[in-house]
Amino acid sequence: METLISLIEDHYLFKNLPKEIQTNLGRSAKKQALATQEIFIHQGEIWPHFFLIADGEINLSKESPEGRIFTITTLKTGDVFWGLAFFHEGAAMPVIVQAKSDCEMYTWRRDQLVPIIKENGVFSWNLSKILVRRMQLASDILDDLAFQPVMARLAGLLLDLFEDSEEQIVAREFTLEDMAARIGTTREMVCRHLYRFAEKGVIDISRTELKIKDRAFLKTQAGI
Amino acid sequence: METLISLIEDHYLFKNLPKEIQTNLGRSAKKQALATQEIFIHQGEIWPHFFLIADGEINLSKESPEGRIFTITTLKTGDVFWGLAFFHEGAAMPVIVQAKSDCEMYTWRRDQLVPIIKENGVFSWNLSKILVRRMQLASDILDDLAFQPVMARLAGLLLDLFEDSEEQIVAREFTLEDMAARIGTTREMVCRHLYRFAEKGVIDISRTELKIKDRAFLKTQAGI
DNA sequence: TGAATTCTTTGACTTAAAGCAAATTCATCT
DNA sequence: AGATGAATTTGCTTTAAGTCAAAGAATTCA
Repeated sequence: METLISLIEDHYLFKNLPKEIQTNLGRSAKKQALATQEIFIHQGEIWPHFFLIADGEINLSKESPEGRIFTITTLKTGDVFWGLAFFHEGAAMPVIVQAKSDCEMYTWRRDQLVPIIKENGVFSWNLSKILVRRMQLASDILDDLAFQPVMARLAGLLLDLFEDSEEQIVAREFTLEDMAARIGTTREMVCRHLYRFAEKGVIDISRTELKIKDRAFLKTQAGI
Repeated sequence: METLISLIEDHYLFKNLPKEIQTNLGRSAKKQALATQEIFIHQGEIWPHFFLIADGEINLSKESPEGRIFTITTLKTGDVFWGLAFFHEGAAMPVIVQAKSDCEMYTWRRDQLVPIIKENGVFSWNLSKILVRRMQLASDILDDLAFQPVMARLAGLLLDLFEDSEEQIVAREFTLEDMAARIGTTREMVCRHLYRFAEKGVIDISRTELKIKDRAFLKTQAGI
């Protein structure tokens, strides 16, 4: 297990800061553990902090008034995120932040971090770059939702989830529900389209396992 | 007509910079005029610059491979925007930037602005805050697209477009096509739902004019 | 092991949205 | 003023997506 200070020293965002400030940040961070499925920040909450994931995975999702879930992305070890109120006083969280696995987090308060940001242009430039990357992500999701039918979105998701399994049978480690949440549809739709792909010979599928046979086809479908 | 330098001095983003840098920025900006409908930056283009709108309105839209348009927002006088490549080398524009009216723009190159950003923490903190606002916008659009049916999205759009016309008959200054592009649907759908609202007594509508009669109803519909 | 629970899979049905085409009205331009 | 073109409106048709319900595995837990 890495220590916080070594995480900070190697981190894209923090590594250019003076040693002394890094040490300072290491001390002021609040450590927090999360159990699988535990909700870290609720949608609508006003949360003026910034966090770094030291270990584990975190889902960012949106929940509709009727309880439908749309999962935007999964943050991994080393990723950072924030409450909107960290930037804009009183702004509410537009997403739920929920542990996908057991997690270890470090958080900083607004008043601990903002002065450092304002003092260190390079730091905040890098922060801006991270913000822009997240915007790109949102932009891509928007593209899909606005222009692509469920089948195309599912094709893209399959490529995403099983990107490293080349011609291998792998366990289906995501439930239909999980997959549906990632492309904004229902589990039944996902199931149907999976079997439609199987009919075409694009994938092999059983109740518990899956093999991607024709990546090229999926890419065409997904519009990549 | 305001001069560039007075625009800079009063601008949320630039006003805290030292006078000397402001002057510098005023000199290094490249002025550019746009005619209505003129495309300023194409989707997919690599455009490593930053711009400020001195006069006029600019649409940010997405275009699908089949030519469908989705308009994300309209930027107005005083707003700033950028190419993704301003932040990340080689990154392509995820949107079309197109003049909605005649416009006057000032642009800066990456190498003119980035050093200033890195030197001035407060400046780049404010830039981050703008980025976060834009992310909030994207997040809201995503909510709508993922969870709301066309009728709800249209209700929200009406409130947006005619927010200042209280109980007044106003000219329909947006075409069905424009409105459809803003909520990700077709002109026929917009037309139908408008008349459905009219049947319910929520709006009065003729081919050329429109009156909002029941804002509260629209708000409920839109989920606000 | 066996019972309970959670997932997956399918069929039948409903609904929202989109596509196509034609008629109508409005705006614009000599 | 009359003609041209653009935008609106509406009916009809098709399609994609979602809902509901039920049956059939897998998994978990006592």
